[in-house]
Amino acid sequence: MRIGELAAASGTTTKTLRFYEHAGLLPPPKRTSSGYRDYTTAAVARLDFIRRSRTAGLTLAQIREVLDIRDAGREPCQHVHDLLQTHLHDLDRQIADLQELRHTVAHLHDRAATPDPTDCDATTVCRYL
Amino acid sequence: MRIGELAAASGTTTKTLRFYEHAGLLPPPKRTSSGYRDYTTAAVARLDFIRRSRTAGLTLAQIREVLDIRDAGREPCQHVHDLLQTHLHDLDRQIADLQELRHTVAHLHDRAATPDPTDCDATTVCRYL
DNA sequence: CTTGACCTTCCCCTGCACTGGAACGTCCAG
DNA sequence: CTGGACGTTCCAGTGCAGGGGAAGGTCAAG
Repeated sequence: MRIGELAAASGTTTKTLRFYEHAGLLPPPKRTSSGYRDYTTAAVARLDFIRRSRTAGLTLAQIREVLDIRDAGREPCQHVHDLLQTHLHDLDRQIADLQELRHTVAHLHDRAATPDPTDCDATTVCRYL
Repeated sequence: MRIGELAAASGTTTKTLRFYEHAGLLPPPKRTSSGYRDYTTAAVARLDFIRRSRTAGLTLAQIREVLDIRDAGREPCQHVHDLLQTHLHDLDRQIADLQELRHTVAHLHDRAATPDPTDCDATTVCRYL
């Protein structure tokens, strides 16, 4: 299977596939006599895993950790569990930060609901921020 | 006032000040005979506005818009109000997206609570993702 | 035999907001 | 007069996940 076929089968691009190979997420495939990459169907499953992981918001570095464990012949399940737990905490913190920011911005927005430009002096630029 | 003093007075760095000047956020100040930047106290107020705007999560491009309006001699208050409204909607969308992602990840995490590695085959890498 | 689709490697570019460092000039205290 | 703290310009890199495009090789169809 050539790189274009794999890209179509996995819903990505040839650029991304070469990038993943360079980033250590995809093992370098065999080459045809003319130098073309020649993938097995295992690559489709691997790319599906990568896609699922990306959907879950994992970074390529985190995904590579999991793949490295699997490629070393071990079961990555426990590591995946830990990773998801950390990720969950990260998400909670991000959400809390954004909600706090939203609160601040909503307050500023209310204050600026009936702006009185004469109240804003040029040195302060705008008092509603 | 030299660049180091302004940096100290505004709680930032000389690197950032030169970067802001280059980015069009700070007007190029006068220079001393030896070529040193020589700021007035107005720069402190302007940097305070930039700091407040950054705290509200605005990008430098958005802040520059506001500054450009003020520098053109107009009152930026209405534009600030519109900007805050757009920003509020962006934040709502970001929060909603993150909450949806959190749901997905929480579900995956629960599924992986009692991982059974024998259930994971190598081609799938890990079924808990 | 040639056209066009596909493949190869290579390096640079994107957005965001800076940060690091090199190579050099200036200023003040001791 | 020398050392150190400050200033100057300019170039490059950071993290993230690729994308753009050049210059060339390969392959099947017409």
